[in-house]
Amino acid sequence: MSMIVFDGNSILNRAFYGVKPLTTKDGLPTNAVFGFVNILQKFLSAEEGPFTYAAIAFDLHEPTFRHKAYDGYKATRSGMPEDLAAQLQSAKDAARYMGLKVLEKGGYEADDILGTLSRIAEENDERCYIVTGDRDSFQLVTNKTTVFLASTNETKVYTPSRIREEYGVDPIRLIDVKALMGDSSDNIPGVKGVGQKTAQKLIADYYDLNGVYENLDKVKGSLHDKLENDKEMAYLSRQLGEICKTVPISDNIEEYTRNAVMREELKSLFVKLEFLKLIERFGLDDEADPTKETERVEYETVTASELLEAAKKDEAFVSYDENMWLYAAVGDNYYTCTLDEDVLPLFEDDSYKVTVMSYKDTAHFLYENYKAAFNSITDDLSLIAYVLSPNEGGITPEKLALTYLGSSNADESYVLKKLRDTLLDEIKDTPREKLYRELELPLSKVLFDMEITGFLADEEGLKRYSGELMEGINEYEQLIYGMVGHTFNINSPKQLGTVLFEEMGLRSRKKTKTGYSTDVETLEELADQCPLIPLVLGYRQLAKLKSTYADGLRECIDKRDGRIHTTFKQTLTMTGRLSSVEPNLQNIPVRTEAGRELRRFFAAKDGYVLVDCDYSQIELRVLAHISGDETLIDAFNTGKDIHSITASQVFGVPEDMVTSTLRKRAKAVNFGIVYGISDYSLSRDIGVTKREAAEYIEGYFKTYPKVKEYLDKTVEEARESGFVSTMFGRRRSLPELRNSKKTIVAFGERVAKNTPIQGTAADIIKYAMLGVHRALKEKFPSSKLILQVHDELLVECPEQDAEKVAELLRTEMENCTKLLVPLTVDVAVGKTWYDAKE
DNA sequence: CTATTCACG
DNA sequence: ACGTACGTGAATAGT
Repeated sequence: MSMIVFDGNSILNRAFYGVKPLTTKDGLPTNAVFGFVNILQKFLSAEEGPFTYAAIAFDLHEPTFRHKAYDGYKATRSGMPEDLAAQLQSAKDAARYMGLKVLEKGGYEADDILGTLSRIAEENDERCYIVTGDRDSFQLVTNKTTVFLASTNETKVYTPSRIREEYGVDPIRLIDVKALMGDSSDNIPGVKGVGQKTAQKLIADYYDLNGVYENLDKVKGSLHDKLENDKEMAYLSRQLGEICKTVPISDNIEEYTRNAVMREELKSLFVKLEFLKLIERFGLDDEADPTKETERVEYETVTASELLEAAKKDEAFVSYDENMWLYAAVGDNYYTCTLDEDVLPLFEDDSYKVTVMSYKDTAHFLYENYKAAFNSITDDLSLIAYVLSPNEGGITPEKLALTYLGSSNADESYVLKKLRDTLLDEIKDTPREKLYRELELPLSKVLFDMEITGFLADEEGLKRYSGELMEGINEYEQLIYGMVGHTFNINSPKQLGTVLFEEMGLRSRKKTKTGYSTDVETLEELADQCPLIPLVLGYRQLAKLKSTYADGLRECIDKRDGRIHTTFKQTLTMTGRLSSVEPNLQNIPVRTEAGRELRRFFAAKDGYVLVDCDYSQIELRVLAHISGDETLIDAFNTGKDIHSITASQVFGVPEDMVTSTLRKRAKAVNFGIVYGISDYSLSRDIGVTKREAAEYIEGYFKTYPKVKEYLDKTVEEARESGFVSTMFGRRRSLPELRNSKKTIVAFGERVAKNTPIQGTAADIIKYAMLGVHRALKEKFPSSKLILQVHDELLVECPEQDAEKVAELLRTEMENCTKLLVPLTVDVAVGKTWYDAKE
């Protein structure tokens, strides 16, 4: 039987500074609550427990009796950091949900409440444990009251003997020590010129403050004078420093009885704060909740034909596991059966209606195991959820259940059945409904086909090239080691930093969190100061090409067909783009010759060629369209090089006088505009002064005034509505714009400018993919779409069809939507990807 | 598991 | 005064 009392503010403070910054996706800071909750939990489950009584004390903003006694009290203290204040309420809620009595009392500090509770505990013959982040409450330590000094990493236990060891006085005498030495953090004055050591010695010698002053004549020298001068201050300080044990709160110990954990509330708080791991650790999943008989689904085991019979009449919400069990919610029933050939008609026969978490994943599963097709797809919940909110990150049934059903542990079929209509209703009669049904859902079938088809890779070629790269790497290595005088790991930024910036004595301004920055930008600035730099850069380039590409890609070649099958993630990016993984085929080198060489190893199969078709300046064209800026629209309508025209118009020179430097600058401005430009970044990018960069931007907006109007309007509307949209209605919400930190807001503003542009371009090429896929299937069924790289499509087609397929691609891509400017593409044909690029 | 670096649009 | 372009994925080193 015992009581545990927490010092809320000090623990929260410790947690705030002890846990590295952490926010939710919306930018809500959460690190302090995270550390706070962990500390509380650690003690609540400590071996000293179980605790009968549990409370937590917080300070209020109002002045306390100490302020009345002394104007200067805590005057030097600045307010809480904004990011910490923002977490205070969550911390209090968490504590309450964890079963603690939350106490705060106007006119008193948390320490006084701790003191009062420890007195109450002792009077009731209960042991008292105080958990705090600072040393102020050490004076409360007795044989019955122990203080735990807690931080995020370690805990120190303070008993009377420990206090005597550390301070040389009894715990209660710390009041007198503090009276003499003062406390700078609380602005308690004490005696000027008396520090901790002197104060401890005086109290050890004369027992307490009265003792010191009764024996003042025994104290000699300047110390005597100091004590005499500040006697009043010393007594005032004692008054300020002594914890009050008579705060007017209930004396009835039963008031502080520890309560049961409020599971639901605690869980929804953790969901809000995105503490998904804590939900697990706290056992807040429904499965772990003995009190909650969740809507746990009872599956009836049936035969395949029984399942098919049921599914004939009603749509099925289907999931499966690795053990080849199939689960289906049909009507009001839940069935399970083994996933074998007998049940395949459910998927292959399109007269069934099947909703799954992910069409593409399921289709792969069926294809891998049974070479079966998935034709009965009705709805794909991950795509609905993605169209509804692309910000949420990884979409899993667990997360959806948690968000919409308040449980992370529901069965997948149950989640599908419960949420399909709920989520669809949210986009009903909005452009996003079309986006889902007419774009993303059909696209997922196209992506599945592309993934299955794969891209033929030349394993031998990659191996050979890897060897060549190895030779180059070895040469660089030898040269570098020779120049440095010893070997080291060039791949380690840490070791490289030591070599360059300590051994070689180079200086650079850029640093990273952990040490010297050694990225290209930094190194290139130093290139002329040290012959080692170009070697390092050369080494880096080859090392990257070898490990990530030559070797990395080779490992991804499917032995069965010699092809690389990437996976396109359709619900990952916040803008609507696809992403490509295992391997990423959307970042195969092209900008340097050594890198571009890799594309020689991506080829068309025998008798086939690759047709590569990429949109020209799609993002700038989208910008011209949605801004409606006539000058920019006209510029595109001339069909000439857009960067040159921009240079001519912005810098006011005739088109034939545009130098390559001017064009380069204009190009950087064009890119910058799309990203939500700043003068600083532009200046850094093109190597002009910030002032010049600002002039360029101003010039750009003067030339294309409606672009500026549009960008400003977009940000303004996003501020009001909380989201931005693409031309096709895809949305991205922007909680950043309502953040208190201006860097976050600035980021939100750039995102607001960029997302409609990048996202619209993404929508457009997705529509193009549907058209291309459909047209190829109809007219050139042996031609296959094999890759998408954001503004580029690659098709593998029979040699003899190349020209017609190229024309088909061009037509589909250029005409998949109508803009105020022409959408144009560049087409090239070749045996390898290298050759299929003009 | 995080930080750094570098590949792409 | 301050921090700075948008969107991605993979390899590596080192805690």
